[in-house]
Amino acid sequence: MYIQVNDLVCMVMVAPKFIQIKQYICQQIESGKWQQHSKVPSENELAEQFSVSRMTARRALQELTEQGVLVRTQGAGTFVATFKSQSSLLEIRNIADEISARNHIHHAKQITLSVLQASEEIAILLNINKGDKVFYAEVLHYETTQLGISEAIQLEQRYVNPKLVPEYLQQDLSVITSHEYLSSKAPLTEATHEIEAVAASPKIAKLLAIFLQQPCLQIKRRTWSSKGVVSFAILTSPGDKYRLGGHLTF
Amino acid sequence: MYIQVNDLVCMVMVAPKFIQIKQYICQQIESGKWQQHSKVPSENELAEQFSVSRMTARRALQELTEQGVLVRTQGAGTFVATFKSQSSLLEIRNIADEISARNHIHHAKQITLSVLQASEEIAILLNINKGDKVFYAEVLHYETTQLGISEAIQLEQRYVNPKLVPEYLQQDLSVITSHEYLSSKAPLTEATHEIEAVAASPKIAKLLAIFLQQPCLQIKRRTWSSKGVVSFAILTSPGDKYRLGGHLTF
DNA sequence: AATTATAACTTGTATATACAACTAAAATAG
DNA sequence: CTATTTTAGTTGTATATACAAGTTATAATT
Repeated sequence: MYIQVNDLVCMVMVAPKFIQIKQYICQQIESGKWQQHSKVPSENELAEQFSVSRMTARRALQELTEQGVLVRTQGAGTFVATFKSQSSLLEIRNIADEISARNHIHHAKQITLSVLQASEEIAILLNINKGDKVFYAEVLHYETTQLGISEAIQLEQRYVNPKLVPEYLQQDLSVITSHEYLSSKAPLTEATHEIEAVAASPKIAKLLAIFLQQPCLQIKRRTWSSKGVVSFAILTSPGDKYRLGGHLTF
Repeated sequence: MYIQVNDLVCMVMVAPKFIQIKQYICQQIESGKWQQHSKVPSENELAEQFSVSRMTARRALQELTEQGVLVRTQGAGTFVATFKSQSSLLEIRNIADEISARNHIHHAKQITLSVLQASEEIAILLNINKGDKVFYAEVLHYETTQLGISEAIQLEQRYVNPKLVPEYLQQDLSVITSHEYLSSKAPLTEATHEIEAVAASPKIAKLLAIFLQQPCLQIKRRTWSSKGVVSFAILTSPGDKYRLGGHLTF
């Protein structure tokens, strides 16, 4: 029976040296001792200070640079980076994940699944020719609370490039979400999103069971695989029932 | 006069070896030769294949792991990571940046700047006590195209924690944006956002010069510095004039 | 047959070394 | 004083080596 480190519960865990150096540097910055743009010790200085080799000190500086904490320029030195204060990032998840993250139950109802001729707008968005056939699906997503209250939370209108996903029509989108299916068929490599507020059209109002002209959040999503644009989706949700939340450190 | 590498324009630029290995690995993955979860060559195998030392091969694998392309487990090996298909990130920028990124001109009009007593909701959001004084500002942001057409694009309603930014009242928010001022006074470390679609209230409709009940995008933003919650802002924009765009690779 | 131990392989940490490439300040030559 | 060269310091790339630590399949033992 071998003894593994994990078995020795009371063992004093010592962080690797390069981690210790990283922590030291972060402390200096967080405490304000090292201001933005100020020079931090060189690899050799850190190596001596911590009695490690230059390569170990280097690794600490390197990783903090990749994390955006430091900035390095060859020949000049290493400096504390400026904080990215201009932008933050908002996470956009698919509706099924969003709902299950709230411990609610998601289910979907397939309304339409058919073949259309691409309009000019759709053709451009999918990078195909006008008049080419495209797959078009409409799916209603419902959220059911644990109390059993169920409401329509999102209408998905999706155009799919048939060249990249030929079997899309055979799917039952009440069972598998488009996102799941497309991900499995053509690994998504990229996506763009646009978010705007729109007033509910008669069709949307009817499907989502809301009043006409009620404000809705509309997300337009284009997804790419390595072979091209896979699909273009318009996701419309009632403004009072759906909300995008984001939290990220600068 | 020294000759520097940069001077030799016609010099054949050779990428460092670890970069070449990274590129090779990425190619294999992008072309589909190496599928998700499949094992990639070990450090030693790559080292032999490219006639480099193990440390060099290691660096390629290491950096791709940090970038999320590969996954490594000690003792087992290195594997192609699953694509993060569940979430994407949307960048939220402040309105002034957004407008100037479109090569349009931003200007702001300060409508209100005063002291209020914190309501219960505001007190909770700013992490202060109900009834404590808070600074409250209303600022209208205008976008002017290069043709000289100007329209109100966002109403900013902002509550500021006076303990962290005592001189906020002395500012002229037509000149400096709240974001600029707050960033300079208390470096922002973190922010949360919520986005929803709302119908224009009479007040909002009047200020933004839109119709009552018109759909608007509303962003609620809370910003932190290291000392606590700095401010809570409600940013309301007409749905047809403002749009959030995001683009990020998975 | 099931368990245990071994061995082979993998990644992780750390060091020592060498040289290349770049920067900025000091020394030098005009 | 100015322009140039040198020099010292810094980061970047690359190698060779050693051992630690975790995984997995195989071999040995019970």
